[in-house]
Amino acid sequence: MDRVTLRDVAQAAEVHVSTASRALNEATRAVVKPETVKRVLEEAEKLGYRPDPIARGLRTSQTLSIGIVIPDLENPLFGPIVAGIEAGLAADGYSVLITASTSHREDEAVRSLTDRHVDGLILASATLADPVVERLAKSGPPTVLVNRFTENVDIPAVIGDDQLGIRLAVDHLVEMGHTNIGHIAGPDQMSTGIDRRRAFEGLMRDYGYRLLVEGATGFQIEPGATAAARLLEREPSITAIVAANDLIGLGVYRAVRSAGRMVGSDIAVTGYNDVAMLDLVQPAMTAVHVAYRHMGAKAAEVLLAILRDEDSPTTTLLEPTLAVRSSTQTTSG
Amino acid sequence: MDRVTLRDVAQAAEVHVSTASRALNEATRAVVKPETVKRVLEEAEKLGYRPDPIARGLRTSQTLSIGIVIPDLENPLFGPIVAGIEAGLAADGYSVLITASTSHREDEAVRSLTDRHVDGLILASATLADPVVERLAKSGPPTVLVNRFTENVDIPAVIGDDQLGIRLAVDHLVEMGHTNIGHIAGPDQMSTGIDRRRAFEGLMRDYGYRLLVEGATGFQIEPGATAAARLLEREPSITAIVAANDLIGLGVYRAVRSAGRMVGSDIAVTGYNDVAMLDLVQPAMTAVHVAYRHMGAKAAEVLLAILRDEDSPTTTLLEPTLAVRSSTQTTSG
DNA sequence: GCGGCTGGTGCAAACGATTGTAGCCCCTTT
DNA sequence: AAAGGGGCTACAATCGTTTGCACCAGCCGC
Repeated sequence: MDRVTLRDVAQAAEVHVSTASRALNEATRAVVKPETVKRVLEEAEKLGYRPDPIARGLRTSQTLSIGIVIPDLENPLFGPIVAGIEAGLAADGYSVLITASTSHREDEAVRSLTDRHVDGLILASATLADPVVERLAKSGPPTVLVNRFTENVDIPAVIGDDQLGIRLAVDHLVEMGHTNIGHIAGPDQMSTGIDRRRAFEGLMRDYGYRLLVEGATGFQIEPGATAAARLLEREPSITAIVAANDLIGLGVYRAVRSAGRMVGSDIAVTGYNDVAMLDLVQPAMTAVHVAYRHMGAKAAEVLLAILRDEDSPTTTLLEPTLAVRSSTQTTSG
Repeated sequence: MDRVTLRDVAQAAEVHVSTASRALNEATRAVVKPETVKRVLEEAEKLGYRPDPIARGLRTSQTLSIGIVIPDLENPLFGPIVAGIEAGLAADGYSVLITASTSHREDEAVRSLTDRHVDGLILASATLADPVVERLAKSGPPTVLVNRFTENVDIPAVIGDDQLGIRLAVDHLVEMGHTNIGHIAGPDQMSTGIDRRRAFEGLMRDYGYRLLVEGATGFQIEPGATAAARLLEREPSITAIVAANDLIGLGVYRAVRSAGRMVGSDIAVTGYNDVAMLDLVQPAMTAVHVAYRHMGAKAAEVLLAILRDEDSPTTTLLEPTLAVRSSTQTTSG
């Protein structure tokens, strides 16, 4: 089953390959006689012709493929993001080249993609000050950041509204009567870390509450637990903790228990992201819910708009919601 | 920053492009004078030359890319699998083209990949009787199945040893004194459904226990819960349930509670796969643990072996382990 | 009746690499 | 001294498309 080439179609339709090419091509179809177009299309259909993206790419330097860089594919966050991107692009015929910046360094990941002439790039791996992103902004294919963004760079980003998200969590806790509210922040190198921290700080100022913050060295359970332990020791009067993400929140659970106190009744805890099964841990964790699949789809949409030369917003903020569960209810545990 | 082409290197080194090509190419390097090789390599280095995979692919019809088809990227199973594949291939310079067979049909997903001349294919989407896989076996690029396999087809597969996995679960339950053991099976269309069911049936025969099985219509919580409810009503004497996967197991949790009984003390439950956070649900679920990242890496390895023309096993069975947790301990809940 | 325009098609040169073959030079051998 | 051969390099075709340009016939207008 050898590949059917444009030449085959042209021969079958008894025209020159250039004519066949024009007939097949939406944009140039107008210049060839309708009758000829019909004949070519029929033969192409009959033979099952499918244009070779490689050959076309060589000539046009467009590959109908876009590259995406994910920092850590094992993180359950990124599955839905990739799914959203893939679905958003598939409709327009784009394929997805994926690289994880764990197996390469980020710049190698990007280079391996640009080497392959991707038409666009979606990065989920951006850090706050990211030389790779800066270079891409100057020269490189159209790029969209997703989930995280980079400061002082003119590249569109599709991210969650962290300020709103933190406000949802804090307001909920305040409503439940808490005034000594702590925050376990994520790493400062990522916008999701620093933005949530700043949002929290701003709200505490507004409410006139004391600022009780500890930074975790990573967005995982372990760092969350140690940071929370520090905070709980330093400020035993705390009654609620806003965690920078779900895993840190689970770390907080652990620290709270180590301190001989109870999650929910003694100390309310909120997570962020609302990953799967967070409603099944004990107690079910209240969390800011981010629609990651939608975020991916939106990023695809923005990138497609750029590729079509439409203008598009430089930043898209997605509104999170709050999933209230028992970790912030005083009732039982 | 225009692309540095082979011609640029050739000019700089004052040789013909064909000579430059041979000098750059490991395999053909021998035929060109060492001194010339040195000069070409130096210029290539200096100019930052990177061969264009597109152009090379057109000529050699090898693209150094492999395609992977995932049924559902949002399923937390597949993140680690993809991560493993990606890491395994990256070392050899291969890139990963990923498509989800949710946005296309499976055959479209495969076709979009073969159109792009992928050198190989890894399918996580195979069903027991899968026409797409059968077609691929006859004519198509080298293909490896991962996680699931297709019957009566000569394509290597890297899968977990479901028979061993189920045995680990059942033996553990028997050891704990259970004799009335039920099974909630997954869909029969997938090898992971039918194989676990058959393994379970075989063990019950061997032990001489009664066969208590209900099939769930899907690998999710809902179908698991309804199937488990049926089983519990039909056979109230049951004291343990082996679920075909974790989510079905969580469905079993729900059904057990709806029946007014307790998971762990009244009814022991085991899951399968051991997804993240399964140790944090209440009670922590005993589960057969499958190393999905390793499975992905192994699939990559097998595919690379085929691409290098080494012979490779037709089926690779990965040994699961059992993570024992409180859902099978009678002690507390 | 001739020049020019226009609609339709073919020609050929790209895109950037790989690779079979031809050719050159120089050395060896008879 | 001529022929042969080995080492090295250049030439040119090729992969499948796209696309600027030339070409040609027919038609219109003057």
